[in-house]
Amino acid sequence: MPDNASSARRAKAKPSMGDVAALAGVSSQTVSRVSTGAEHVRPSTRDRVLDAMRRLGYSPNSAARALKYGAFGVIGIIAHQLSRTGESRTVEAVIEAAQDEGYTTTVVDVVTPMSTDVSEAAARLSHQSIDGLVIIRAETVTPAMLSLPPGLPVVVSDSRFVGHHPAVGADQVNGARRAVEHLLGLGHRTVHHAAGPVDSGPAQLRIDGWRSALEGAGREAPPLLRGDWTARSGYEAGRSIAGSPEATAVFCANDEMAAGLLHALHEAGRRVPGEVSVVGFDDIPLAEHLWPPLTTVRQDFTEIGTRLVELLLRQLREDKPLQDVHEVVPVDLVQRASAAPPMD
Amino acid sequence: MPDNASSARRAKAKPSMGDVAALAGVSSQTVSRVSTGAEHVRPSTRDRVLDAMRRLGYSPNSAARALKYGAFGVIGIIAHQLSRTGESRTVEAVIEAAQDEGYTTTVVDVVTPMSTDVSEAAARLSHQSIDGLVIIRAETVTPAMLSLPPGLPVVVSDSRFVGHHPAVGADQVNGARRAVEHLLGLGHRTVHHAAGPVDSGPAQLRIDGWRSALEGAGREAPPLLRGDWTARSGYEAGRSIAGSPEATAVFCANDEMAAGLLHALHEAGRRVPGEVSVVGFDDIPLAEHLWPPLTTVRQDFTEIGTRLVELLLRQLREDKPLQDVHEVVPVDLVQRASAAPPMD
DNA sequence: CGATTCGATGTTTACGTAAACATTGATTAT
DNA sequence: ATAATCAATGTTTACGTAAACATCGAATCG
Repeated sequence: MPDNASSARRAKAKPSMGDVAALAGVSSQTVSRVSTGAEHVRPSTRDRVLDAMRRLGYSPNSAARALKYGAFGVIGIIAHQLSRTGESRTVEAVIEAAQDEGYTTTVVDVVTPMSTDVSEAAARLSHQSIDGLVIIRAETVTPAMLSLPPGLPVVVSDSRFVGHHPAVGADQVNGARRAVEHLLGLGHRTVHHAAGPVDSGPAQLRIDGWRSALEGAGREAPPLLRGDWTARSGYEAGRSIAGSPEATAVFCANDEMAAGLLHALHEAGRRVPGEVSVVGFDDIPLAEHLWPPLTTVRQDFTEIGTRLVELLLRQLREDKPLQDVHEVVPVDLVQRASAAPPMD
Repeated sequence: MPDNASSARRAKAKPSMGDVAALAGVSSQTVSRVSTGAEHVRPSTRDRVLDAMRRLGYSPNSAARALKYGAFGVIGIIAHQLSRTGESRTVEAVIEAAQDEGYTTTVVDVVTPMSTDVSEAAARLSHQSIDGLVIIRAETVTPAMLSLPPGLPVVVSDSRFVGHHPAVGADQVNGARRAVEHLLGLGHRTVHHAAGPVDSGPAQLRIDGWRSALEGAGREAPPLLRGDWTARSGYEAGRSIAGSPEATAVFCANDEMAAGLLHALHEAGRRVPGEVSVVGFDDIPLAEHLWPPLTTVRQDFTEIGTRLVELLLRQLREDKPLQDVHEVVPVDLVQRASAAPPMD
C-alpha cells in the first residue's frame, strides 16, 4: 500500500460523472449511457455530454467500474527475470495478446526465485485484484508455496505447476532431441550438453531430450555441464569443453549460454564449427548475428503468449477450472553456421 | 472493455468483508481494521478474523479500496517494444522500483510506434485508471499526439517529451563522445557511425555526441550509416564498412547493431579489432560474450528506472507538476577487446 | 381520437471498503 | 466512590458507476 494513499486528498479532484452531468444539464445516468455507448440517447444530448466531458477532462473511474462489474479487465503476470530474452519475449506476447482481448496487464517481477519473493508477489497480486493470472517460468516454486486466491483462473508456462494448472509450453523435449539428432546426423560421435539450472523445469526437459536422443542412437551421454542460463555460465562450460579435445559437439540449453560458450572456444583458439559444433535453444534475435551464426532451436514465443491468454480467457468466460490441459507448441530447428560435420 | 464483463455473474462470488465478519461474529468494520492493520483490535478478535479470512479465502477487493482512497497504487508504463534489450531492462527496473514503493505496474506495449497506437495506449491507460505514467522511449510520438488526462503525473525516459515532462535519461551525448574519443585516442584517423533511426531522440543525441567529438578533434565526420537499432541493420552497415578499406573504426548506436556489424565484418574476412575497431552502446549482457568481446558504453538502466519512479512519486506526493526537471544519468565506457589501435 | 408503444431521460440502489462518528464497558485518577 | 478516560467494537455514510426500475412525452395504431 503506497504511503501516499492518504495524499489522495489532492485538490484537483478528478471530475466525476456528476460534474459532467451538472455541466451538461443532464442526469449522471445519461452521462453513464454516453460513456458506455448505451442506446437511447438523443444525438444532441450525446454531443452536449461529450462536450462537457472534454471540457472537464473527464475520464471514467475504473475503480468504480471494476467495483460495479465485479471484474477488473486486468490479467496478472508473474515473471522471474523480465529482462532475460526468453521471459521478455513471452511477457511481451502475453501483454499483446491480452491487449487484443481488451485486457490490461499487471506485471510482477520476481527478482530472486526464492519462495518468499514469489509468495509475496502472489500476495501482491491477489490484493491488487486481477481477473486471472499468468505464471511464466516460476521455476523454483511449487504450487504449495503459493497461496493463490481460490477460484482465480491461472495458466502457466513451462513450470512445475504443470499438472496443477493449465499449461502452455514449447516442445522442449523434442527441440532438444532434434538438436542432438542434427549433430549426430552430421557425424559427431556424441554430443555434450551445457545445461540450465537444476531447479528449472524446462532445463530438465532439455536434458531429458538430449539424453533420450543419445540413448536412441546408442551413444553414451558425456557428463553434464551444469549452467544457469547466463552467458557467463556458458562461458565456463566452454572453457571446460575447450580443454577436452574429444568434445566435438555441444548442445546448449539456451542461446545466451551458447554465446558464452562460443566466446570461450574462440578465446581458446578452437575453431567453430571446424573443431567444435554448437547448437543453441530459443533463437533470440542475436543468434543469427553471433559468430558463427548460431544453429538453434526456435521457440515461438508469440504463439505461446497467445495461447496462454486464450486458455486463461476460456477459464474466465466459461468459469470452469479446465483441468489437465497442457498444450505443447512445436519447435523448429533453424540451421545456420555453428554446426557442421566434425573434421577428422 | 472485456466482452466477458457481464460474465462477472459467476457463481463463486468472492467473499467480502461482510462474509468474513459474519463468520467471525464481528462487524465488517472490525474486519477492515484487521485487514488494514489498524489499532484497537483485541488479539483474540484479530485471530478469529484472520482465521475466518483464511477459511473463506478472503482477499480485499482492490477496486473498492481504490474507489475509497481515490488512488490506485498503480503506475502505468508505456513502452515501445518490450522485448528489446534496452526497453526490457528499463521496464524491469521501473517495475522493481515501483514494487519497492508499494506500487503495482501496468504495462502497455506499443507494437508500432505509430501515433494512433500510442494514443490508443494512452487512452487505454487513462481509462484504466492509474496514479502516474512512465513513458519509455516513445520515440516517434510528440506530446501533442497524446491526450493525456490533465493532472496525471508523467515522467519520461529519453524521448521527445523532454521539456514537456520531467525526464530521466542516460548521458547519451557524453557516452557517444567518449566512445569516439576512445577510438580517436587509440590512433584512428576518424570514426564511422552506424546510427539509430531518424525518429529517435536518443539516436539523434548519440549522433550529436559522435559529431561533436569528431569536430572537437578537428576530424571530418564520414557519412552516416543509418540503421534502426536492429542487429540486421547493423549487419547491413557492416557490409558497407567491409567494402570501405579506409574505415578503421566504427561507433555503433547500440550493441545489437554492433553485433550485426561484427557479423558482417567476420563474414567479409575483416579482422576485428585488427582491421576495424568497433564500439557499441548499452552494454547488454551479451556484449561481453560477443566475439571479440565488445567495448561499449554502459547505461545504468537500474538507476534510470529508480529515478523515474522517484520523480513520479515526488509529483504524486507533492502534487505539483515538477516542471523542467531533466536528470542525466552518467554513463561508463567499458573497454573490452573490440577496439584497438589501427594497424598500419 | 383515445389507447398503446417506445424512445429519452431521471431516480434509486448496490457494488466492497474504510473514515468518521457513536456506543459500550472497563480501568484509572481524584 | 464517581467521574474521566480510553480501548474495543458497532453503525452510518460516501467513494463513482451502471443496472434496474420509474416517468414522461411523442409517435403509432386501430
